[in-house]
Amino acid sequence: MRATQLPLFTQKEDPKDAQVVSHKLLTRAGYIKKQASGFYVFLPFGWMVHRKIEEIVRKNMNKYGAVEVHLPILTPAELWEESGRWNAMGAEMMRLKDRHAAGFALGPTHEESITWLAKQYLQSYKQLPVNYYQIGVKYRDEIRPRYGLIRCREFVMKDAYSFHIDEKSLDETYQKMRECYRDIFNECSLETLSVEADSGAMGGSGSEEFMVASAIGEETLLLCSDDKNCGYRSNQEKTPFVPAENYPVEKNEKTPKRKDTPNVKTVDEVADFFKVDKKQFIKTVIYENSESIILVFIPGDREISEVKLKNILGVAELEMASPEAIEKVTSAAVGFAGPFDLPVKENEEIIINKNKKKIIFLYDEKLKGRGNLISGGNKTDMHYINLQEGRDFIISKEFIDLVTAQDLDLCPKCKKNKLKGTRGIEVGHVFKLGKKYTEALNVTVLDKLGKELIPTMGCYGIGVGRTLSTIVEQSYDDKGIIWPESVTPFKYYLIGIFNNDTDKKEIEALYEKMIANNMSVYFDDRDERPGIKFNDADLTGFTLQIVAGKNYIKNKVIEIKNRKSGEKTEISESDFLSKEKS
RNA sequence: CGGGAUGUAGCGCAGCGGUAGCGCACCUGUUUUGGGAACAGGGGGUCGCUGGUUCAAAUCCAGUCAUCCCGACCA
Repeated sequence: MRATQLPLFTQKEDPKDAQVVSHKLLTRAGYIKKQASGFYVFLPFGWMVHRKIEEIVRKNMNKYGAVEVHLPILTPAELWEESGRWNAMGAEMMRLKDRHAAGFALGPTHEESITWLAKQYLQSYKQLPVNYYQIGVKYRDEIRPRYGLIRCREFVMKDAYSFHIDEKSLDETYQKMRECYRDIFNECSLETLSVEADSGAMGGSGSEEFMVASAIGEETLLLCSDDKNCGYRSNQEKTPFVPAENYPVEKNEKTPKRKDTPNVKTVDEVADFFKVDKKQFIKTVIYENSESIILVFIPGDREISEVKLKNILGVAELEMASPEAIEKVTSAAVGFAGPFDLPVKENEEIIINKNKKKIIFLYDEKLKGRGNLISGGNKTDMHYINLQEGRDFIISKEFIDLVTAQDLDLCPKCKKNKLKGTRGIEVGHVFKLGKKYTEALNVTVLDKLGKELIPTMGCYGIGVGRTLSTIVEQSYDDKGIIWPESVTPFKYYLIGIFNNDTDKKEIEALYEKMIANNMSVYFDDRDERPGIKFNDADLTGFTLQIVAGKNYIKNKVIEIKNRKSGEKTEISESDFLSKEKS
């Protein structure tokens, strides 16, 4: 391809709305262009890279036995209603109506769709296992799109869904997909970390994310500092909390006492007021959903993990309780709740805004057996001191972990070494879905004995655009992008240096020979000064640059520059053409 | 959804009551040509949109839309 056919869209200045390197460089080098918040045009080079990544994904998926299909992007509401996700997906799902007022959603994911398909065709155990995948557009109305392609509202995802007769079969495919993903990211020259993850709103068990370590990552990962022997890695959402120092178990004789604490609300203020460690405080956080009001009690020095909380409750949606609800449940203003002397009892039903809601208490296990605790007084501007677990409040459910683990906590696997925190961008996810969707949509197959059974599912996703931009995040310099050969738009950027038509014709002949040789080459045949071409070649970042100038005209010698190493080699045209012949 | 900021030429910005500008990019010509050329000439904007104030609005006021940042769970 020639520059005069496929023009460059490079620019010198960073777009003002870009924050991260990949967004800036991909825009400056003319790969992508934002059309609206979270929506991007892929320009010719950008689409070439995108297609190459898709091909790598497709090749490997096929290699590992998956089969490609295409599902409609616009999905009917009934499917979502059957799975219960029409409501559960919330505002993230983009919805619309057709002319008959029938509801549709622009698919944010396709579990329902594929399960529907499975129901149409799967009847016998002989057809299983099967792994369907597609590479298609997804829509998610993100609260805040950002970082260019890393978090946008329309994006291409490879999503695969497997169906199995039993756990064993599911695990086999799951392990294959993990290998497949490793192959895919290796082929893209993308360094990834795989971490244990939560399976989130999708439900299910067994879940691993493929992460690219990056300061701009939106996920926090916790890794065991002994990577060699232990090697534990997980998403912070999922990491069990093992404190480096145990919380003191003690008994106090003194009885609870209410103290005046005007304007002392936050844990820090309370700890300061009573001159005690934050660990001695019971933090009370009150949540609410359509059925219940949930009072959560955890040690004052830590944060609640909403993911763990949702999993324990088995719900997808949870909100902080409204001030009205809090006042009703604690008879105090927001900020003074505690487990002792509450006006409500566990499992009691109360009416809030005409809705009946059940009261649920959840205590973190780290409060078990502890004394000399302080909590809110369930009265505005008051706190209780001298609280004792087992006497003033009782933890009946054992081993509930509600705390977010963090940097420097103990590794939950080896329980010897400390965890180390790092940020990551999720580019792939594999997980065991279970029977949630096959049950909801009533999918059954007959087993060997002619008995009906519900297949279990696995689910495997890769964000293509996100993979593309994380490659750039990992591979650039102050001049521009540096593409690995596997995804570069063209392998060679041919810089023609000429100042008359005769010389230009010579270089054109070189280009024609390369094309005849089946080489992937982009010929910068513009009538521009050399400096412009060198800079555009660096910015666009094709793997190898070929300079054909005076030395070529005179001696038929070309110069090859490796974009990554900067290394230059000179080689005669004939050697080059014969050596590089594909 | 709450707080903040910004909308002026393709891109990046200045102007902030009285003729709409600069740099880059673009077009023409001449000289140049191995790391973003010089000179000369030229094209391009209902100043986000709507309404108001004023003799006069890019500029002041109100509303609205869009974009970006921070937060939206740690009481």
